[in-house]
Amino acid sequence: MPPAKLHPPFFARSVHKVAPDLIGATLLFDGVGGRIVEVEAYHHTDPAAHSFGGQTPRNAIMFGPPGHAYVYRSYGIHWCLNFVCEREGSASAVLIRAIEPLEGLPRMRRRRGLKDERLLCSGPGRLCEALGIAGIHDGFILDRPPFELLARTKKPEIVTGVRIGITKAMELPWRYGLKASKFLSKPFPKIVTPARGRRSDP
DNA sequence: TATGAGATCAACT
DNA sequence: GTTGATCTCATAC
Repeated sequence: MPPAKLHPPFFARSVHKVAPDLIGATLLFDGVGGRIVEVEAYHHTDPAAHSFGGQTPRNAIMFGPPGHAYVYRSYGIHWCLNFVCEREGSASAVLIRAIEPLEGLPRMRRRRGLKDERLLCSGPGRLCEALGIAGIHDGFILDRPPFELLARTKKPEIVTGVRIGITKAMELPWRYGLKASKFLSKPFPKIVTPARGRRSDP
C-alpha cells in the first residue's frame, strides 16, 4: 500500500513533535522533490522565531491554521519554506532545510543551473529554487496540489543539534536531521555515544 | 579549507 | 540605517 498523505491533523501538534516526525517524509511540489532530511523547529517562545515579536504582514500565515506553507524571503534573495504547526499560545512553524532529491531531477538541475545532486536541495534557499517555490505560494495548504506530502514508512535514525544560520537563541537543540545523510545543508557535529565513547558519522 | 563581499527585502531601531 | 532562519563566487592560505 502506498505511503499515507500528511493532512492538517499531522501538523496540528507541537512543532517539537512535528519536526522530528517530518524526517524521512516525502515532499513533492508539482511532482518535484524528495525525502526530507533536515528541518528546524521554531516555537513562538523562541526569540529566533519570526512569530516571536507578534504578527506582521510577512508572518501572517504562521498565525493561521496548521498545515499551510509559510514562505518568506530571506536576506532579500532566497525563499524559505516552513510548515505551520499548532498554535501553542502563538504561532509556530517548522523550517524545511534540506531534502534528498528523488523526483524531477532534470527540472531541479535546470532551475538551479547545477549538476551536483548534493547541492540541489541542501539548504532552505536551495530547495525552494530547485522545487520552484516562491512567495506566491505563501499560505498554500499542504495536502492539495501543487504540494504533496507523504508520511515515511519507517522511523529513521534521527540526529539533533543546535540550529544554524541564526544569531538568536543559537543554543536551542531544535535542528533535526537524517543520520548520515549526504544531503544535509551542513553536517551535524560529531556525537559521543556515552556507552562506548565512539563517534557517530558526521 | 577558509574567510569575505555582494545580492536586496521586510522588520526594526 | 542596520540586521537577518542564505547562497555563490572570488580570493587567500
